[in-house]
Amino acid sequence: MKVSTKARYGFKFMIHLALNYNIKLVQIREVSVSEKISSKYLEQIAMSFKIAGLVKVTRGAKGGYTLSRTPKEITLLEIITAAEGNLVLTDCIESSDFCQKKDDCIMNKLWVDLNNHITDYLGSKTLQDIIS
Amino acid sequence: MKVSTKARYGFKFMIHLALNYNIKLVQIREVSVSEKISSKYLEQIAMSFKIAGLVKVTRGAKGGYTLSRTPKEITLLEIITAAEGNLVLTDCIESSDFCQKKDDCIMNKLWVDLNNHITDYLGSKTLQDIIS
DNA sequence: ATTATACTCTACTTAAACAATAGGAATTGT
DNA sequence: ACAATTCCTATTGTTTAAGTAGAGTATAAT
Repeated sequence: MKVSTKARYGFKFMIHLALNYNIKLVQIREVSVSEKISSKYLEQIAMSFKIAGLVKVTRGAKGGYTLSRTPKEITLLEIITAAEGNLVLTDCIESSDFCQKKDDCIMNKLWVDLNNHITDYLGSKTLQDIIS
Repeated sequence: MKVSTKARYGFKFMIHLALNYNIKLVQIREVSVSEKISSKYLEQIAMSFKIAGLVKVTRGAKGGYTLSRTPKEITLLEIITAAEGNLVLTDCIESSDFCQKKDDCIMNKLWVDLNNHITDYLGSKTLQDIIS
């Protein structure tokens, strides 16, 4: 049970975007240097945010990224999900045939509850909460 | 962010012990067969519960395991911690020199809060809750 | 005592996931 | 044209999880 570097780096990237929201476009290089993260790696992470629709991109010289919504409208759950896929503590949470006993598996409810706990928590916090 | 098989198998093992608490000793083989888990692997997991003081062991023929306390007195946090070590979502939670900026790292508080959220939840549930 | 049973200890192997690197293509401002 | 910047995708390296293996130790039953 660890948070991946993709999610951690991704948060740092999104925080930069939030701090510069409505001010300027943010470039990969800039975040890469200030956070000491490989720019090539960060590119991939930024890409997943783009795919998730969390950022808007301007290509070419003087291009860069900006949030596609206000910091208040972007939850931490959306960020972590974009970075590392759906939050699924155990496969039995979403795959119905993972555990033969699923319907009467005594543990299933616990995992589902815990998973909901975590997603509710992350879903209730926004980028705005983090930067202020 | 996944729960390891050690923890998942470990829970199943502990549930068997809870269901047989004050009834009989439970053997690795028995759980291994009924849950379709490698007995050698389960041995290792059972060992970590022993080290954590969660189970009592009787060696030799007719030996086996039983809980060292009542199911109500064993939290799920203790079980998962015994199985996969301390729950630490990010290294910056416990290692003070992991992030140079730790004191003013904007994310640290979030990880600590989320970690506490999860440990509080698991700490508030007991084996008894699961089996009843 | 001997034997069968069950836990103990430790080393090794395999497989999967994570993390990072690499390089060229496409786009845009000057 | 050229430099800056994102886009795409393939590959490599590293770490951890997962599982296997086997010899050793303790105990109950006979």
